[in-house]
Amino acid sequence: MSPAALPRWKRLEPDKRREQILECATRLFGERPYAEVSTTDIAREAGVARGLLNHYFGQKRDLYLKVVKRMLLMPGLEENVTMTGPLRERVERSVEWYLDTVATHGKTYVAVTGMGGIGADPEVENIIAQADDVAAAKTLEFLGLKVEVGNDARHRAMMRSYAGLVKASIREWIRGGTLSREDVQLLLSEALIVIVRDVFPQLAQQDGPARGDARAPKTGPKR
Amino acid sequence: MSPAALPRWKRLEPDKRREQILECATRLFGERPYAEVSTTDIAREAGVARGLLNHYFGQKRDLYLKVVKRMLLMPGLEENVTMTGPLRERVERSVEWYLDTVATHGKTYVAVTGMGGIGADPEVENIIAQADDVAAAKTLEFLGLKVEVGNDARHRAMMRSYAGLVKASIREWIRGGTLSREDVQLLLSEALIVIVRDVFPQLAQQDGPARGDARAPKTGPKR
DNA sequence: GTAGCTTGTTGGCACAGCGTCAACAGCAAG
DNA sequence: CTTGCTGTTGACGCTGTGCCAACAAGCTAC
Repeated sequence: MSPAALPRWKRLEPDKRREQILECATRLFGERPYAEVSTTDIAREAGVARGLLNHYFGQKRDLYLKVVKRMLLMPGLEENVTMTGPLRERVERSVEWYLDTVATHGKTYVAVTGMGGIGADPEVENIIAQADDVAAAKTLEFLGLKVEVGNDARHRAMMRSYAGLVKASIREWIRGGTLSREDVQLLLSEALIVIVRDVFPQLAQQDGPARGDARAPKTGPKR
Repeated sequence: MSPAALPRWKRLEPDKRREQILECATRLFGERPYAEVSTTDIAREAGVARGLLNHYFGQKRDLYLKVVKRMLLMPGLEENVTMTGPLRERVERSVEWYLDTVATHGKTYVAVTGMGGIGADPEVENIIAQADDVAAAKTLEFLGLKVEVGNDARHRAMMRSYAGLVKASIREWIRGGTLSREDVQLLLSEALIVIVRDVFPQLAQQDGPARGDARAPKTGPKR
């Protein structure tokens, strides 16, 4: 009667299928925390057998890893922004740019970067730290402070700490709305200026002496 | 031969048993992330049947909740510290005090507050946020800035954001040692000063005009 | 000392989630 | 249509968790 038998499932080329699964996984991981999203859920969402996830991504953790990677490293930040003017203005433009990129991801960003993800996994932490470093480098590049001094590790650590402030404040902004975008912008700008002054005391003079007084109680040349 | 039969297990009163289990659970949750610690492990560590955990604490998540509560709300911070002197000194003493208390907990603190714990659980987040608020209030009290203005929610949100910076930097200090205690101290002090100046612009004058110049580009009276 | 009772404690059952793997089936080539 | 490659499925075993009836430690009464 009916024409033979219409296929029960569609055969996709690996890249397409992988992308489709990643899509669904990203959405679900953005809605619920890691533990609350079962591989069965992802498979059902993608209209696919559960075993296929393991076939393409191995462990569930690996799939999550791919999601985080794709989330944090994808933004096309190849924009050409003027990085001139006094330090304060450059910082404010930099922060503004970052908030814009975050705003596009919204809840998923919060879920992934915050505690919403898998807990204390070394690899995941590594990815996030790496993403923080990338964002930090981008920010410093914006500031025109892309220096390569000896204690680079300390600078990265400082910027990762700053990233903690960034995430926390963005969290307050995106989720509860307990902070406005302006609040976040102000907070992050001021904090970043402070860090730049402390981490790169030798460049503080760029801002001119009219802004701040003699700072750097530990690393400063004076005192 | 042997005197009758010596009991296979000891009968403890509930409070004692509960405390003992909490002890073991705290230690294990400090060593490994939430998902890596099985209730069987905790039970074995406490020399107790696994079912007893559920009897006393219900779900595994509830046990973790108790651990977090006990960890974050216990420190006896009833010390009487002088809160006099200029703003900068008060801030530095405050930060120093906090770092001391954290140092006593060490790795467990990092594991609990960071991503090491359960992910994005509303209750857990609530506990942590509450603990952050407590710490924030204590800090502000140290600073002598225990104000009760109308926009208290905004202040708390600001301090929770600051707590993000605190945790991240402490993380760098405790774990990898990528930051020294002096680095953390400096970073947190400077940042806290900035926040205080932004959140409580009306109190900035306490520090005297000799320190900084006109700030608060958004909320300041000038400009 | 011993019988009885209270209740802290145990061990096994059922269930859900994950990883693995052999078998199946879409679909393009001959 | 037949063949073969390989994307895909479904079931199996394992681990971890929540639950609960049965058990026994230790106090009390006699």
